[in-house]
Order: sequence, then structure tokens, then C-alpha cells
Amino acid sequence: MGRRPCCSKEGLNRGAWSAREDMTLTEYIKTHGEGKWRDLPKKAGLKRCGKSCRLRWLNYLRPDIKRGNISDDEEALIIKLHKLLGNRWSLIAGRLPGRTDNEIKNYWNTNLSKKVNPQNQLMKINGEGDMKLDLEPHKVIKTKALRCTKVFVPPPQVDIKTNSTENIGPPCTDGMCSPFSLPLDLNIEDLMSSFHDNYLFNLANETVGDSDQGGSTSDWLGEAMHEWRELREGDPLESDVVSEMRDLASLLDCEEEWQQSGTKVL
DNA sequence: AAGGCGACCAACCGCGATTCC
DNA sequence: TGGAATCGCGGTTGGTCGCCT
Repeated sequence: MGRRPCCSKEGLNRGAWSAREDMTLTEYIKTHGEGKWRDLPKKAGLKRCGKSCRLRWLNYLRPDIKRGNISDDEEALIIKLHKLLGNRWSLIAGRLPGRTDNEIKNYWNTNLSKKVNPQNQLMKINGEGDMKLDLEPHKVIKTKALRCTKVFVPPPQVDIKTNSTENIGPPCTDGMCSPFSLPLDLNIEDLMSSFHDNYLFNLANETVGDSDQGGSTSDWLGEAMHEWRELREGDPLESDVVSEMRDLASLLDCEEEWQQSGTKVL
């Protein structure tokens, strides 16, 4: 059984939007607000599919869209976020005010993928452009993509004192224990993923950024790293690991700031 | 001048997640 | 509670433009 199309394509315009269509859509959304995309075209008098209207609005017509070239700062941030998050364009875009996921995705594919991985360019020059290229960044955090309207159920946790999985439950919220626990044999990918997942759980339970919990993500990440190292009998963390953790901490600190200022995160 | 080619990017498509009834 | 409707995401396509030969 085939998938039902999002709308009937018959009699609908496709391809580039005209100025008149843009104006019609903008005026309609100004008056009635976003949402109900399926009904919007009919009500607004547009011969477009609702999905197309949504895309046009989100990627082009929204008043807060930033026009113009990507700045050096933005580019550096995109590279850093892509290293941490992979092809999670909407997440990356969420941290670049006025930029859309589509814009960032296009920018990455046309500019940054070559810059970050010059081998791609080389392969095209050698006439191997059709090959599937390995664009996967190193140590990408693959947490489940979530919207922040839902409470995140955290992965099973390891009791940091006994190193057992017996004491499974949500992170403490009474301020009496560490914000999260870490298994001793965690590798860096799991460590960062576990940290990020716990962060999301705490965010959903409003324990992040609470002054009773000891301040910013950087603070309790530092605390967790310290505890982890102590329990591993002072194993030195490799410098790139420390660097990765700092990157992640600063990213998540940004999330906190936006969360506190009322901006929707994720 | 014109055809070929590649870069760019807006728009489309399919699918998983979420919401609604 | 389950299925339909809707939303949102990421991959892909295709039109346009500019450069090169």
C-alpha cells in the first residue's frame, strides 16, 4: 500500500513562487498566524500544497530571516556544531538566529564540506564525484532528536558509587547528589552522549540552570569530569577529549541561556 | 555567440514523530 | 487505544546563473 500524498497535486502550482503568491501567503499568516498548513492554501486562495506553503514561509518569508552571506563567526559555529551534532540541520539552525536549516544544509554541502574535508574536492577533481563520500564527522553525538515539549526518558544509569545498574532512576532533583552519574568504562562518545541525554532529561524536569544545582552546564560538567577521573584513579583525559567536552559544554550553556530567555530550544 | 559544465540554492519528497479524535 | 491527520526533518532534485572553451 503506497503512502497517501500530502495533498492532491492536480491543479496546483509547483516550482518557484511568484511575488504575488509570496504576498498572499505573508498577508494570510500576518492575519491568521502560522499552523493548519493543510487548510491554509484553500483559505488563503493559493494554488499550492500546504507543505509547500509551510516551507516557503519558514525558509524565505518569515520576517526574522537573516539575509546575506554567512559570516566568518557563523561559519565557525556551523563547523563546530556540525562536528558535535552531525547533519542535525534544524538543531544547528536553532543556534544561528535568522538562519534556516535549509540554508545551513545548502551552505554546508556547497562550501563547508569541501573545506572541512578537502578530500571531497580532490575526489571530484579525480572524476570520482559519483562516489558516496564519507562526510560523517568524528565523535558525533547521536542523541534522540526530541522536541522540548516532552519529558525525555533517560537511558539506564549506572550508580557512580557502586558501578552497578541496580539503582536505575531519574537523576536526583533534590540538590543532594551529582546532576548525573557516569559509568567508569565509558568511552568518549558514550560519555558525551550520556551527558547530553542527562542534560535533556534535566532540562525537561527544569533542573538545568537552577542555582541550587550549582550553576551552568560548564560547572556541573566540570564537576562530573572531576568525579569521573577520580573514580578512574586519576586517568588523565586526553587533550582532544577535554576539548570535545568543552565544546559540548559551551554549546549546552548556550541552550540554557536561550531556554532561560524563553526561546524554544530543540 | 553558443554550448557544456559545475555551483548554488529554492523547492520537493519521503518518512518518522507527534497530535488529534 | 489505535488509526488518521499533521508536522517537521533531512536527503534529493531540478532550475538558474556564471564561467569556460
